[in-house]
Amino acid sequence: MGLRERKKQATRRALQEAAVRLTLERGLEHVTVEEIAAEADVSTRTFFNYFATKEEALLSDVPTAPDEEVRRVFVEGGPTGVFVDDLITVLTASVISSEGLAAHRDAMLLRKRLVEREPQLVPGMLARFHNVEQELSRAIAERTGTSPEDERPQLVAATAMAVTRHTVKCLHLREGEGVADVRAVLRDAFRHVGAAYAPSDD
Amino acid sequence: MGLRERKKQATRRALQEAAVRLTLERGLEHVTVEEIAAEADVSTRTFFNYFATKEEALLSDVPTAPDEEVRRVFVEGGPTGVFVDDLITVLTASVISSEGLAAHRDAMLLRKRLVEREPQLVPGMLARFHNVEQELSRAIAERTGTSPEDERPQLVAATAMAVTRHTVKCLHLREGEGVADVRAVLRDAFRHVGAAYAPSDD
DNA sequence: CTCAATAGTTGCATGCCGTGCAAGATTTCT
DNA sequence: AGAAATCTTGCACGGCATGCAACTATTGAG
Repeated sequence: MGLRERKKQATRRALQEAAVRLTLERGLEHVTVEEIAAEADVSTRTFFNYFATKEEALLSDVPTAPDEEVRRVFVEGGPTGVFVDDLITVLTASVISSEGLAAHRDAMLLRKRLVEREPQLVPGMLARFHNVEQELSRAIAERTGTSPEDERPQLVAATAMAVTRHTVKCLHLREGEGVADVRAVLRDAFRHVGAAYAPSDD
Repeated sequence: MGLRERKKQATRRALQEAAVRLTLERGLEHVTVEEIAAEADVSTRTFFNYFATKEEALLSDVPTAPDEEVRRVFVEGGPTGVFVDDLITVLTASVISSEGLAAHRDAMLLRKRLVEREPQLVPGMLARFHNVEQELSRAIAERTGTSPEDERPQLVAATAMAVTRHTVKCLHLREGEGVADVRAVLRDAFRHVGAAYAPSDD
Protein backbone atom coordinates (compact mmCIF):
# COMPACT_ATOMS: atom_id res chain seq x y z
CA MET A 1 0.00 0.00 0.00
CA GLY A 2 1.43 3.37 -1.01
CA LEU A 3 2.02 6.43 1.14
CA ARG A 4 -0.94 8.25 -0.30
CA GLU A 5 -3.39 5.51 0.59
CA ARG A 6 -2.01 5.19 4.10
CA LYS A 7 -2.37 8.89 4.71
CA LYS A 8 -5.94 8.82 3.53
CA GLN A 9 -6.87 6.03 5.89
CA ALA A 10 -5.12 7.81 8.75
CA THR A 11 -7.03 11.00 8.05
CA ARG A 12 -10.26 9.10 7.84
CA ARG A 13 -9.74 7.39 11.16
CA ALA A 14 -8.58 10.62 12.78
CA LEU A 15 -11.79 12.31 11.66
CA GLN A 16 -13.95 9.45 12.89
CA GLU A 17 -12.24 9.31 16.27
CA ALA A 18 -12.39 13.05 16.73
CA ALA A 19 -16.07 13.06 15.85
CA VAL A 20 -16.88 10.27 18.29
CA ARG A 21 -14.81 11.68 21.10
CA LEU A 22 -16.11 15.22 20.83
CA THR A 23 -19.69 14.01 20.51
CA LEU A 24 -19.42 11.88 23.64
CA GLU A 25 -17.90 14.81 25.47
CA ARG A 26 -20.25 17.61 24.50
CA GLY A 27 -23.16 16.15 22.62
CA LEU A 28 -23.65 16.21 18.87
CA GLU A 29 -25.36 19.61 18.84
CA HIS A 30 -22.38 21.27 20.41
CA VAL A 31 -19.80 19.87 18.01
CA THR A 32 -19.24 21.54 14.66
CA VAL A 33 -17.60 20.07 11.60
CA GLU A 34 -15.03 22.81 11.91
CA GLU A 35 -13.98 21.52 15.31
CA ILE A 36 -13.81 17.91 14.17
CA ALA A 37 -11.65 18.89 11.22
CA ALA A 38 -9.39 21.00 13.40
CA GLU A 39 -8.97 18.10 15.79
CA ALA A 40 -7.82 15.92 12.89
CA ASP A 41 -5.58 18.69 11.53
CA VAL A 42 -7.35 19.11 8.23
CA SER A 43 -9.54 21.84 6.80
CA THR A 44 -13.30 21.88 7.06
CA ARG A 45 -13.50 21.36 3.36
CA THR A 46 -11.45 18.20 3.58
CA PHE A 47 -13.86 16.73 6.10
CA PHE A 48 -16.51 16.76 3.41
CA ASN A 49 -14.19 14.97 1.02
CA TYR A 50 -14.39 12.02 3.41
CA PHE A 51 -17.91 12.20 4.79
CA ALA A 52 -21.03 13.73 3.33
CA THR A 53 -22.44 14.58 6.76
CA LYS A 54 -21.43 14.74 10.40
CA GLU A 55 -23.47 11.64 11.16
CA GLU A 56 -21.72 9.63 8.50
CA ALA A 57 -18.43 10.19 10.30
CA LEU A 58 -20.02 8.66 13.39
CA LEU A 59 -21.83 5.72 11.82
CA SER A 60 -19.74 4.63 8.85
CA ASP A 61 -18.36 1.08 8.87
CA VAL A 62 -21.32 -0.19 10.85
CA PRO A 63 -22.92 -2.53 10.35
CA THR A 64 -20.85 -4.24 7.71
CA ALA A 65 -22.26 -5.96 4.66
CA PRO A 66 -21.79 -9.74 4.62
CA ASP A 67 -18.41 -10.99 3.54
CA GLU A 68 -18.42 -12.18 -0.07
CA GLU A 69 -17.13 -15.63 0.76
CA VAL A 70 -19.69 -16.17 3.54
CA ARG A 71 -22.41 -14.97 1.26
CA ARG A 72 -21.43 -17.40 -1.50
CA VAL A 73 -21.47 -20.37 0.85
CA PHE A 74 -24.89 -19.35 2.13
CA VAL A 75 -26.32 -18.96 -1.35
CA GLU A 76 -25.12 -22.43 -2.27
CA GLY A 77 -26.98 -23.95 0.66
CA GLY A 78 -24.20 -24.16 3.22
CA PRO A 79 -22.58 -24.44 5.57
CA THR A 80 -24.94 -26.82 7.39
CA GLY A 81 -27.99 -26.96 5.16
CA VAL A 82 -30.30 -25.94 8.02
CA PHE A 83 -31.78 -22.59 7.05
CA VAL A 84 -31.85 -20.88 10.42
CA ASP A 85 -28.35 -22.02 11.37
CA ASP A 86 -26.88 -20.83 8.10
CA LEU A 87 -28.75 -17.57 8.43
CA ILE A 88 -27.16 -17.09 11.83
CA THR A 89 -23.76 -17.70 10.28
CA VAL A 90 -24.32 -14.91 7.77
CA LEU A 91 -25.65 -12.53 10.39
CA THR A 92 -22.83 -13.05 12.85
CA ALA A 93 -20.27 -12.77 10.06
CA SER A 94 -21.66 -9.48 8.73
CA VAL A 95 -23.29 -7.41 11.40
CA ILE A 96 -21.90 -8.78 14.62
CA SER A 97 -18.28 -9.41 13.79
CA SER A 98 -16.56 -9.82 10.50
CA GLU A 99 -13.22 -10.71 12.02
CA GLY A 100 -13.76 -11.99 15.50
CA LEU A 101 -15.87 -10.44 18.20
CA ALA A 102 -13.00 -9.19 20.32
CA ALA A 103 -11.63 -6.92 17.59
CA HIS A 104 -14.88 -5.00 17.24
CA ARG A 105 -15.95 -5.04 20.87
CA ASP A 106 -14.56 -1.61 21.70
CA ALA A 107 -16.01 -0.07 18.57
CA MET A 108 -19.40 -1.62 19.30
CA LEU A 109 -19.37 -0.31 22.85
CA LEU A 110 -18.54 3.17 21.62
CA ARG A 111 -21.37 3.12 19.11
CA LYS A 112 -23.74 1.89 21.77
CA ARG A 113 -22.90 4.77 24.07
CA LEU A 114 -23.14 7.08 21.08
CA VAL A 115 -26.69 6.21 20.05
CA GLU A 116 -27.79 6.14 23.68
CA ARG A 117 -26.51 9.67 24.16
CA GLU A 118 -27.70 10.92 20.78
CA PRO A 119 -31.06 9.54 19.66
CA GLN A 120 -30.83 11.60 16.48
CA LEU A 121 -28.48 8.90 15.25
CA VAL A 122 -31.15 6.21 15.42
CA PRO A 123 -32.63 6.87 11.95
CA GLY A 124 -29.21 6.63 10.35
CA MET A 125 -28.50 3.45 12.25
CA LEU A 126 -31.77 1.92 11.13
CA ALA A 127 -31.04 2.91 7.56
CA ARG A 128 -27.73 1.06 7.70
CA PHE A 129 -29.40 -2.08 8.96
CA HIS A 130 -31.91 -1.63 6.18
CA ASN A 131 -29.15 -1.71 3.59
CA VAL A 132 -27.84 -4.96 4.99
CA GLU A 133 -31.40 -6.23 4.99
CA GLN A 134 -31.68 -5.69 1.27
CA GLU A 135 -28.48 -7.52 0.55
CA LEU A 136 -29.60 -10.33 2.80
CA SER A 137 -32.89 -10.43 0.97
CA ARG A 138 -31.14 -11.05 -2.32
CA ALA A 139 -28.98 -13.75 -0.81
CA ILE A 140 -32.02 -15.54 0.60
CA ALA A 141 -33.80 -15.30 -2.75
CA GLU A 142 -30.79 -16.83 -4.48
CA ARG A 143 -30.47 -19.62 -1.96
CA THR A 144 -34.11 -20.58 -2.03
CA GLY A 145 -34.39 -20.12 -5.78
CA THR A 146 -37.60 -18.13 -5.58
CA SER A 147 -38.75 -16.05 -8.51
CA PRO A 148 -37.91 -12.34 -8.43
CA GLU A 149 -41.55 -11.36 -7.92
CA ASP A 150 -41.79 -13.47 -4.78
CA GLU A 151 -41.73 -11.10 -1.83
CA ARG A 152 -41.19 -13.72 0.87
CA PRO A 153 -37.40 -13.46 0.90
CA GLN A 154 -37.82 -9.77 1.72
CA LEU A 155 -40.12 -10.72 4.55
CA VAL A 156 -37.70 -13.24 5.99
CA ALA A 157 -34.80 -10.83 5.62
CA ALA A 158 -36.75 -8.06 7.34
CA THR A 159 -37.63 -10.19 10.33
CA ALA A 160 -34.14 -11.68 10.51
CA MET A 161 -32.62 -8.22 10.63
CA ALA A 162 -35.14 -7.25 13.29
CA VAL A 163 -33.93 -10.17 15.37
CA THR A 164 -30.33 -9.18 14.73
CA ARG A 165 -30.94 -5.56 15.61
CA HIS A 166 -32.58 -6.58 18.85
CA THR A 167 -29.75 -8.96 19.67
CA VAL A 168 -27.08 -6.36 19.03
CA LYS A 169 -28.96 -3.87 21.17
CA CYS A 170 -29.30 -6.25 24.08
CA LEU A 171 -25.87 -7.83 23.76
CA HIS A 172 -23.91 -7.48 26.97
CA LEU A 173 -20.51 -7.56 25.32
CA ARG A 174 -18.74 -9.10 28.26
CA GLU A 175 -15.04 -9.74 28.11
CA GLY A 176 -15.08 -13.49 27.65
CA GLU A 177 -18.04 -13.61 25.27
CA GLY A 178 -17.24 -15.22 21.93
CA VAL A 179 -18.99 -15.67 18.63
CA ALA A 180 -20.40 -18.98 19.81
CA ASP A 181 -22.28 -17.22 22.61
CA VAL A 182 -23.73 -14.71 20.17
CA ARG A 183 -24.86 -17.58 17.96
CA ALA A 184 -26.63 -19.13 20.92
CA VAL A 185 -28.42 -15.88 21.75
CA LEU A 186 -29.51 -15.50 18.14
CA ARG A 187 -30.72 -19.09 18.03
CA ASP A 188 -32.84 -18.55 21.12
CA ALA A 189 -34.26 -15.36 19.66
CA PHE A 190 -35.24 -17.03 16.39
CA ARG A 191 -36.79 -19.92 18.28
CA HIS A 192 -38.81 -17.51 20.39
CA VAL A 193 -40.05 -15.63 17.36
CA GLY A 194 -40.94 -18.83 15.59
CA ALA A 195 -42.92 -19.95 18.61
CA ALA A 196 -44.71 -16.62 19.01
CA TYR A 197 -46.02 -16.62 15.45
CA ALA A 198 -46.52 -20.33 14.95
CA PRO A 199 -50.15 -21.32 14.35
CA SER A 200 -50.88 -22.99 17.69
CA ASP A 201 -49.21 -20.85 20.36
CA ASP A 202 -49.73 -17.77 22.44
CA MET B 1 -63.36 23.76 17.56
CA GLY B 2 -62.47 27.43 17.42
CA LEU B 3 -61.41 29.52 14.46
CA ARG B 4 -57.77 29.57 15.54
CA GLU B 5 -57.53 25.80 15.67
CA ARG B 6 -59.19 25.42 12.29
CA LYS B 7 -56.80 27.88 10.68
CA LYS B 8 -53.82 26.07 12.14
CA GLN B 9 -54.96 22.74 10.76
CA ALA B 10 -55.61 24.32 7.39
CA THR B 11 -52.14 25.84 7.31
CA ARG B 12 -50.61 22.56 8.35
CA ARG B 13 -52.36 20.64 5.62
CA ALA B 14 -51.57 23.32 3.04
CA LEU B 15 -47.88 23.05 3.90
CA GLN B 16 -47.96 19.27 3.73
CA GLU B 17 -49.73 19.21 0.41
CA ALA B 18 -47.46 21.83 -1.08
CA ALA B 19 -44.41 19.93 0.10
CA VAL B 20 -45.63 16.65 -1.36
CA ARG B 21 -46.74 18.14 -4.64
CA LEU B 22 -43.58 20.15 -5.26
CA THR B 23 -41.38 17.22 -4.28
CA LEU B 24 -43.15 14.88 -6.67
CA GLU B 25 -42.84 17.49 -9.40
CA ARG B 26 -39.19 18.50 -9.06
CA GLY B 27 -37.55 16.20 -6.56
CA LEU B 28 -36.76 17.02 -2.96
CA GLU B 29 -33.36 18.59 -3.71
CA HIS B 30 -34.92 21.16 -5.96
CA VAL B 31 -37.58 22.31 -3.55
CA THR B 32 -36.77 24.85 -0.86
CA VAL B 33 -38.66 25.56 2.31
CA GLU B 34 -39.17 29.06 1.00
CA GLU B 35 -41.09 27.72 -1.98
CA ILE B 36 -43.22 25.42 0.12
CA ALA B 37 -44.10 28.24 2.46
CA ALA B 38 -44.91 30.57 -0.43
CA GLU B 39 -47.19 27.93 -1.92
CA ALA B 40 -49.08 27.76 1.37
CA ASP B 41 -49.15 31.56 1.69
CA VAL B 42 -47.18 31.78 4.88
CA SER B 43 -43.71 32.99 5.70
CA THR B 44 -40.67 30.75 5.75
CA ARG B 45 -40.45 31.25 9.47
CA THR B 46 -43.97 29.97 9.96
CA PHE B 47 -43.11 26.75 8.18
CA PHE B 48 -40.70 25.97 10.96
CA ASN B 49 -43.37 26.63 13.55
CA TYR B 50 -45.17 23.61 12.12
CA PHE B 51 -42.35 21.31 11.06
CA ALA B 52 -38.80 21.06 12.29
CA THR B 53 -37.52 19.92 8.90
CA LYS B 54 -38.61 19.59 5.30
CA GLU B 55 -38.84 15.84 5.67
CA GLU B 56 -41.17 16.10 8.62
CA ALA B 57 -43.66 17.92 6.43
CA LEU B 58 -43.59 14.97 4.06
CA LEU B 59 -43.72 12.12 6.57
CA SER B 60 -45.76 13.41 9.50
CA ASP B 61 -48.93 11.54 10.40
CA VAL B 62 -47.47 8.27 9.18
CA PRO B 63 -47.53 5.74 10.56
CA THR B 64 -49.92 6.51 13.35
CA ALA B 65 -49.52 5.26 16.90
CA PRO B 66 -52.13 2.72 18.00
CA ASP B 67 -55.47 4.10 19.06
CA GLU B 68 -55.79 4.27 22.85
CA GLU B 69 -58.96 2.19 22.95
CA VAL B 70 -57.49 -0.54 20.71
CA ARG B 71 -54.38 -0.57 22.81
CA ARG B 72 -56.30 -0.99 26.04
CA VAL B 73 -58.29 -3.94 24.71
CA PHE B 74 -55.07 -5.58 23.53
CA VAL B 75 -53.34 -5.09 26.86
CA GLU B 76 -56.27 -6.72 28.66
CA GLY B 77 -55.97 -9.81 26.49
CA GLY B 78 -58.58 -9.08 23.86
CA PRO B 79 -60.27 -9.04 21.53
CA THR B 80 -59.96 -12.77 20.74
CA GLY B 81 -57.38 -14.00 23.23
CA VAL B 82 -55.21 -15.45 20.45
CA PHE B 83 -51.95 -13.53 20.50
CA VAL B 84 -51.24 -13.29 16.79
CA ASP B 85 -54.79 -12.36 15.89
CA ASP B 86 -54.94 -9.63 18.49
CA LEU B 87 -51.55 -8.37 17.39
CA ILE B 88 -52.88 -8.09 13.86
CA THR B 89 -55.80 -6.09 15.17
CA VAL B 90 -53.47 -3.59 16.78
CA LEU B 91 -51.26 -3.36 13.72
CA THR B 92 -54.07 -2.80 11.25
CA ALA B 93 -55.66 -0.27 13.57
CA SER B 94 -52.50 1.76 13.99
CA VAL B 95 -50.23 1.57 11.01
CA ILE B 96 -52.45 0.43 8.21
CA SER B 97 -55.64 2.34 8.81
CA SER B 98 -56.90 4.04 11.89
CA GLU B 99 -60.27 4.86 10.37
CA GLY B 100 -60.94 2.53 7.50
CA LEU B 101 -58.62 1.67 4.67
CA ALA B 102 -60.38 3.67 2.00
CA ALA B 103 -59.87 6.98 3.79
CA HIS B 104 -56.11 6.60 3.88
CA ARG B 105 -55.64 4.87 0.54
CA ASP B 106 -54.81 8.03 -1.39
CA ALA B 107 -52.43 9.25 1.28
CA MET B 108 -50.70 5.88 1.35
CA LEU B 109 -50.28 5.85 -2.40
CA LEU B 110 -48.79 9.34 -2.33
CA ARG B 111 -46.31 8.36 0.35
CA LYS B 112 -45.40 5.27 -1.61
CA ARG B 113 -44.58 7.29 -4.70
CA LEU B 114 -42.75 9.76 -2.52
CA VAL B 115 -40.31 7.31 -0.93
CA GLU B 116 -39.81 5.57 -4.26
CA ARG B 117 -38.81 8.86 -5.84
CA GLU B 118 -36.79 10.08 -2.87
CA PRO B 119 -34.82 7.36 -1.09
CA GLN B 120 -33.47 9.96 1.33
CA LEU B 121 -36.84 9.67 3.06
CA VAL B 122 -36.29 6.02 3.94
CA PRO B 123 -34.37 6.65 7.17
CA GLY B 124 -37.10 8.94 8.45
CA MET B 125 -39.74 6.41 7.48
CA LEU B 126 -37.89 3.66 9.33
CA ALA B 127 -37.55 5.89 12.37
CA ARG B 128 -41.30 6.39 12.45
CA PHE B 129 -41.94 2.68 12.35
CA HIS B 130 -39.38 2.38 15.11
CA ASN B 131 -41.39 4.71 17.31
CA VAL B 132 -44.50 2.64 16.82
CA GLU B 133 -42.39 -0.42 17.55
CA GLN B 134 -41.47 0.94 20.96
CA GLU B 135 -45.06 1.65 21.86
CA LEU B 136 -46.04 -1.78 20.67
CA SER B 137 -43.28 -3.26 22.77
CA ARG B 138 -44.72 -1.70 25.90
CA ALA B 139 -48.20 -2.92 25.06
CA ILE B 140 -46.96 -6.47 24.57
CA ALA B 141 -45.06 -6.34 27.85
CA GLU B 142 -48.20 -5.21 29.65
CA ARG B 143 -50.34 -7.87 28.04
CA THR B 144 -47.98 -10.71 28.77
CA GLY B 145 -47.13 -9.41 32.22
CA THR B 146 -43.40 -9.84 31.78
CA SER B 147 -40.97 -8.09 34.05
CA PRO B 148 -39.48 -4.82 32.78
CA GLU B 149 -36.03 -6.38 32.34
CA ASP B 150 -37.37 -9.06 30.02
CA GLU B 151 -36.32 -8.13 26.51
CA ARG B 152 -38.55 -10.56 24.68
CA PRO B 153 -41.44 -8.16 24.18
CA GLN B 154 -39.02 -5.88 22.36
CA LEU B 155 -38.01 -8.79 20.19
CA VAL B 156 -41.58 -9.68 19.32
CA ALA B 157 -42.45 -6.04 18.66
CA ALA B 158 -39.43 -5.64 16.40
CA THR B 159 -40.27 -8.63 14.27
CA ALA B 160 -43.96 -7.76 14.21
CA MET B 161 -43.15 -4.29 12.90
CA ALA B 162 -40.83 -5.84 10.34
CA VAL B 163 -43.72 -7.93 9.12
CA THR B 164 -45.96 -4.89 9.07
CA ARG B 165 -43.43 -2.79 7.22
CA HIS B 166 -43.05 -5.47 4.61
CA THR B 167 -46.79 -5.84 4.26
CA VAL B 168 -47.32 -2.11 3.83
CA LYS B 169 -44.58 -1.98 1.24
CA CYS B 170 -45.99 -4.84 -0.79
CA LEU B 171 -49.63 -3.89 -0.37
CA HIS B 172 -51.31 -3.46 -3.72
CA LEU B 173 -53.92 -1.00 -2.48
CA ARG B 174 -56.54 -1.99 -4.97
CA GLU B 175 -59.85 -0.23 -5.02
CA GLY B 176 -61.98 -2.95 -3.47
CA GLU B 177 -59.47 -4.07 -0.85
CA GLY B 178 -60.72 -3.83 2.71
CA VAL B 179 -59.28 -4.20 6.15
CA ALA B 180 -60.22 -7.88 6.18
CA ASP B 181 -57.96 -8.50 3.17
CA VAL B 182 -55.06 -6.76 4.88
CA ARG B 183 -55.64 -8.91 7.94
CA ALA B 184 -55.43 -12.01 5.79
CA VAL B 185 -52.16 -10.88 4.21
CA LEU B 186 -50.70 -10.18 7.63
CA ARG B 187 -51.84 -13.54 8.92
CA ASP B 188 -50.12 -15.31 6.04
CA ALA B 189 -46.97 -13.31 6.63
CA PHE B 190 -46.84 -14.16 10.32
CA ARG B 191 -47.49 -17.81 9.55
CA HIS B 192 -44.66 -17.84 7.03
CA VAL B 193 -42.25 -16.23 9.48
CA GLY B 194 -43.24 -18.63 12.20
CA ALA B 195 -42.62 -21.55 9.88
CA ALA B 196 -39.26 -20.22 8.68
CA TYR B 197 -37.87 -19.91 12.19
CA ALA B 198 -39.60 -22.88 13.82
CA PRO B 199 -37.17 -25.57 15.03
CA SER B 200 -37.88 -28.24 12.46
CA ASP B 201 -38.24 -26.47 9.12
CA ASP B 202 -36.17 -25.12 6.30
C1' DC C 1 16.90 12.72 -10.44
C1' DT C 2 13.69 15.29 -12.81
C1' DC C 3 9.63 16.28 -14.52
C1' DA C 4 5.07 15.57 -15.95
C1' DA C 5 0.76 13.38 -14.60
C1' DT C 6 -2.30 12.20 -11.17
C1' DA C 7 -4.72 12.74 -6.89
C1' DG C 8 -5.66 15.15 -2.66
C1' DT C 9 -6.07 19.57 0.10
C1' DT C 10 -7.50 24.07 0.83
C1' DG C 11 -9.85 28.65 0.68
C1' DC C 12 -13.53 31.09 -1.14
C1' DA C 13 -18.15 32.00 -2.45
C1' DT C 14 -22.67 30.55 -2.24
C1' DG C 15 -27.25 28.87 -0.90
C1' DC C 16 -30.14 26.58 2.16
C1' DC C 17 -31.39 24.98 6.76
C1' DG C 18 -32.95 25.77 11.32
C1' DT C 19 -33.32 28.69 15.66
C1' DG C 20 -33.75 32.65 18.93
C1' DC C 21 -35.78 36.87 19.60
C1' DA C 22 -38.83 40.68 19.60
C1' DA C 23 -42.41 43.24 17.42
C1' DG C 24 -46.80 43.08 15.32
C1' DA C 25 -51.26 40.84 14.19
C1' DT C 26 -55.15 37.84 15.44
C1' DT C 27 -58.13 35.19 18.19
C1' DT C 28 -60.08 34.34 22.72
C1' DC C 29 -62.00 35.37 27.03
C1' DT C 30 -64.11 38.32 30.36
C1' DA D 1 -64.25 46.88 24.47
C1' DG D 2 -60.11 45.69 26.17
C1' DA D 3 -56.79 42.70 28.29
C1' DA D 4 -54.60 38.21 27.76
C1' DA D 5 -53.12 34.56 25.22
C1' DT D 6 -51.52 32.76 20.93
C1' DC D 7 -49.85 32.88 16.30
C1' DT D 8 -47.22 35.11 12.51
C1' DT D 9 -43.52 37.47 10.68
C1' DG D 10 -38.95 39.69 9.80
C1' DC D 11 -34.37 39.81 11.08
C1' DA D 12 -30.00 38.18 12.38
C1' DC D 13 -27.10 34.55 12.93
C1' DG D 14 -24.40 30.26 12.72
C1' DG D 15 -23.80 25.87 10.85
C1' DC D 16 -24.20 22.55 6.95
C1' DA D 17 -22.95 21.16 2.38
C1' DT D 18 -21.34 21.87 -2.44
C1' DG D 19 -18.91 23.72 -6.62
C1' DC D 20 -14.86 25.61 -8.29
C1' DA D 21 -10.17 26.85 -8.99
C1' DA D 22 -5.59 27.25 -7.19
C1' DC D 23 -2.19 24.94 -4.71
C1' DT D 24 0.42 20.98 -2.82
C1' DA D 25 1.94 16.27 -2.44
C1' DT D 26 2.56 11.61 -4.29
C1' DT D 27 3.44 8.66 -8.07
C1' DG D 28 5.62 6.76 -12.00
C1' DA D 29 8.38 7.01 -16.32
C1' DG D 30 12.40 8.11 -18.60
